[in-house]
Amino acid sequence: MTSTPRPTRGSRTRALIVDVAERLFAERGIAAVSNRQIGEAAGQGNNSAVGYHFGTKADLVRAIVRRHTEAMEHRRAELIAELDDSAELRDWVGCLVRPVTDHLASLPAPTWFGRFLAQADAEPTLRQVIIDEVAGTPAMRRVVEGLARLRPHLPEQVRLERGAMARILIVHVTAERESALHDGAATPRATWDDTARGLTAAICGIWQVPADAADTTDADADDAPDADAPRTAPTRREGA
Amino acid sequence: MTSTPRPTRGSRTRALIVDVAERLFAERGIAAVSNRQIGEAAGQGNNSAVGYHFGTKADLVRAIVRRHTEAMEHRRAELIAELDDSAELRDWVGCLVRPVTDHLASLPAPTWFGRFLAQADAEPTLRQVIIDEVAGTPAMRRVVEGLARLRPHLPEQVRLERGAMARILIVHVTAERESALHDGAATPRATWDDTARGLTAAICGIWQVPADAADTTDADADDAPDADAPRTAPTRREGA
DNA sequence: GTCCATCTAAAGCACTCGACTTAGTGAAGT
DNA sequence: ACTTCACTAAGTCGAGTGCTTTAGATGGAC
Repeated sequence: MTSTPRPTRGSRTRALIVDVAERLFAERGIAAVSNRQIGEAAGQGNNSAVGYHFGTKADLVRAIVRRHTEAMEHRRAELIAELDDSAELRDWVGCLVRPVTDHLASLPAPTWFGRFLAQADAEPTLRQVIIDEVAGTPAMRRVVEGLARLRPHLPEQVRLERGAMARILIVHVTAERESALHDGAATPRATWDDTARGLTAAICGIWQVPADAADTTDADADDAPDADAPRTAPTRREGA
Repeated sequence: MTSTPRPTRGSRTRALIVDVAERLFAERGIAAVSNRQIGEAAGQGNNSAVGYHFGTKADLVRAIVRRHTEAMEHRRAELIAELDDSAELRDWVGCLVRPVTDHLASLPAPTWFGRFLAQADAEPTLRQVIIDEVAGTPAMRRVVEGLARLRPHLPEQVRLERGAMARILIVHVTAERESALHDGAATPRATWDDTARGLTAAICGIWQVPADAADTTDADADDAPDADAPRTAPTRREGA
């Protein structure tokens, strides 16, 4: 437990900035929010408070993620510990899904972390930051191994593909639900718990597909067989 | 066929702007690219060429999408026409997946449309534009009806949820593959055709999950049972 | 109680932004 | 040949940006 030694003035400001930045990033997108706006929204008269406490914007993003990873990693380790030898696919997939949904449910409403993750996923460089921070943890590696052990006959490529699909689904389904919650719009699921059930079921469905049904032809062929097809649709005038 | 009547000077410029904008949006994100940058990259000395030809940025996004929708819609109608009464789940799901992957395969490499779609998906307002343009077409509605007919026992909520999951997977899996292609990185699939196979198999897996396995408890309960849990992780200093 | 590193406030700088104005170009229509 | 009008070039404007500097405030260590 890295217990906070003493909440100095600076650490409180940093926490405030992280809070505000997470919200603004989730709402407007990461690239669209300036450090100035974050500083102002955090009540910092200072122009460059963000630049002072965090170096680059990527560092700020990392700080935002880190505030959440510990709780999720802890929950993931818990779920893994509950598994016994009879653990089946559903249980292991739950170790992917539940840490996220449970964490979102545990945060004070309204939450922003779901949409923030989706936004960070849009920027390729930041996506790597997220993957490193969230998916590179020890518990996460154990889950990946567990899934591989349950599906030993799947080619490595297919396992990677399905892992990526699971990640995409978890990130964007939770983000869309969080967004709908915030807008007061209809959601397919009533609670985060139900959302976890739906996500787990879907990801199980993906992993249950037999290998040959999704088999690659393993062709060395490169892409784009007819690469010079003209772009037919005429560009219509749009403006006033 | 809306045959181009005469490629005037303006229409050529517009097409060029649309080209350049699609690329820049895909690379850097939509909010991060200014109209100025697009105009300059398109060789327009004019500051506000983009503003002149297209009104707002949303209009430009719509124009970019429209250049692709016709081909995809046509392909989707083709695929539907090939279906007979014996059509099963895999065939209908193919009508979701193939129009996108086939279209990407038909474009001259490198393509940008996949990443562009993913970027547009990040901005909530633009996502609605995309959904309206791509998912609101006649052929698309027929596919949704076809899927519903094959899974009549699924609650409407679950059908909506799985439709959203299919959309998310198609958009982001193709975007990540396109991105990897562009970076020369490894891809789980060798060709767009293989990608379509993998996507179709996964989405079929999702739709094959029985309803009760993903059933909602249908609770009226609102969210966040313990909404005031503290955010435990201490914010560590990041900067230099 | 004093000291001093840490943190915040405030202002300046060169730059880019969208929106707008004005002038100029060139091809189609007559 | 001339007019017309859609289009392009070029520049201006205030607002906003990241980055840097300087001065002042805060609060824990001694």
